Amino acid sequence: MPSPCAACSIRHLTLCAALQENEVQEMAAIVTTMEVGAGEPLIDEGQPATHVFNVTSGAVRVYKLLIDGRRQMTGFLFPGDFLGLANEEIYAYSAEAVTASTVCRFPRRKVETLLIKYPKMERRLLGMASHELAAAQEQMLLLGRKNAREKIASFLLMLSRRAEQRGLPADPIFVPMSRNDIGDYLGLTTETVSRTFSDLKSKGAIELLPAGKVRLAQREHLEEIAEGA
Amino acid sequence: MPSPCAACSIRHLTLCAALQENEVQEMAAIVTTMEVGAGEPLIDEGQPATHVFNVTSGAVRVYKLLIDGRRQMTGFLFPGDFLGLANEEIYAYSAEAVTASTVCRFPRRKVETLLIKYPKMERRLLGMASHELAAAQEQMLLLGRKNAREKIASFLLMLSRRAEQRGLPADPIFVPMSRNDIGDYLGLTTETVSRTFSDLKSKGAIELLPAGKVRLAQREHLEEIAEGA
DNA sequence: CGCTACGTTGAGAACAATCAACCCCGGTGG
DNA sequence: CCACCGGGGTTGATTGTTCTCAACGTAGCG
Repeated sequence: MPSPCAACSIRHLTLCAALQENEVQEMAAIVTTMEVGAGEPLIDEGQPATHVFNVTSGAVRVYKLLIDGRRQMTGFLFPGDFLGLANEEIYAYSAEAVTASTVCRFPRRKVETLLIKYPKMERRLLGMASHELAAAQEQMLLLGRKNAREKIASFLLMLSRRAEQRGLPADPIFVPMSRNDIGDYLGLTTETVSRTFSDLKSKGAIELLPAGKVRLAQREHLEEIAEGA
Repeated sequence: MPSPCAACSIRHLTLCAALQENEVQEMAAIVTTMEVGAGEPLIDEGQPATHVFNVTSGAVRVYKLLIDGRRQMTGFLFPGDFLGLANEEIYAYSAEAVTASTVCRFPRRKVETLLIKYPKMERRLLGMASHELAAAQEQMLLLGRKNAREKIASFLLMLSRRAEQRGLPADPIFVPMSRNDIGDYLGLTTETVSRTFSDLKSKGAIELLPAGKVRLAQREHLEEIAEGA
């Protein structure tokens, strides 16, 4: 069987980018490629942290719950994004597929062994972690200090930038997640998300296209809104 | 001059814990010990990321601003906490002393050289970063989904746990930051923070002692509130 | 001894949540 | 084939938590 990694089209975005062709074989040797249906779980908070993942297609939501069911999305993952970094022996969050997705799954222990063997891989992971940390701080600013309009504008621009990084069109963006998912990411309710979309649409800032596509008709204006101007 | 690191009482909490006695000398060789007065800046968002820091006494606030001045604290740092991890060449946040503090300052480039020389140090840093990432996700849950009471209860318990980690009393905790700082950390206003403290006090959950000390009179109850029960 | 920064409390306003109705679409089964 | 069902989305009416504006108290400091 040929290695699935050799042909991996998003390797440059992933942890594996740190490795050379021959070294990637060592990752390929421990990988399992999985298909995950929409809504199916990848990780359950509180379970032993046995695996790490790389998303290769689709979209994944990562979240934490309060005991009464309130949910906070801590991130959406797209192809190339890494998942499963855990300091503790237990996952501190849950993850599910938003749409049908494929992921590479690696046993955590074996990855840790490779990290020790290849310090450049550990360096790459540290870079990814500090990038995520910066994103988390930006999200705290959003959650704590932005209003609904600013949150939605920031969210759309974030999706646009991430699509662009993956070589996808930056303008009519694909929004695969539900209004409820978006609300749980931005600290809003479904209704407020919907109303804010309608409001931005009526003001000509965005257009809602079929099949979950959104056109950023006035990107500059959205940037201003997002920054709190 | 004797190395300040040799006698460092909080080394076990810091990045330097990864190094052995003789190796710590290499950190000592590049360190500058600084005293920072209350309110004085350590890092300005947007400036070149030239240094990294270790807090050795006092307390530091880390924050981001919107252009109209709205502020979101992304963290409070206490002795042993690390600051300055930056993926980019520019700091993405600002930092100031809350109270008079001392910090160890290291040139970022030289630390990076040491990280390459000592992979165990890089590993330690990755561990610290993933710990911070988990804390950031917890804070997103707080900001996006908890109400004022739950936020304040969570905050007090967090201070208590962190004091305990440092060998300080877990119960009458010292709260060195102002109501305004706390509000900017929790996504609330000064007034709401003050009202919520008063409310918890009137219900017997906490006691406000002189000199910024707070007694967690009903810790169990606070835990329940913080979890959203 | 007054100034200023911080904290507290009150009254009213505002933004988002809640409760509710309705629409649309896709899937399913009679 | 079509009626039914359920999930997601939109919109409206009302409520409620937190913000805003304001006054006042207090403590530390020049």
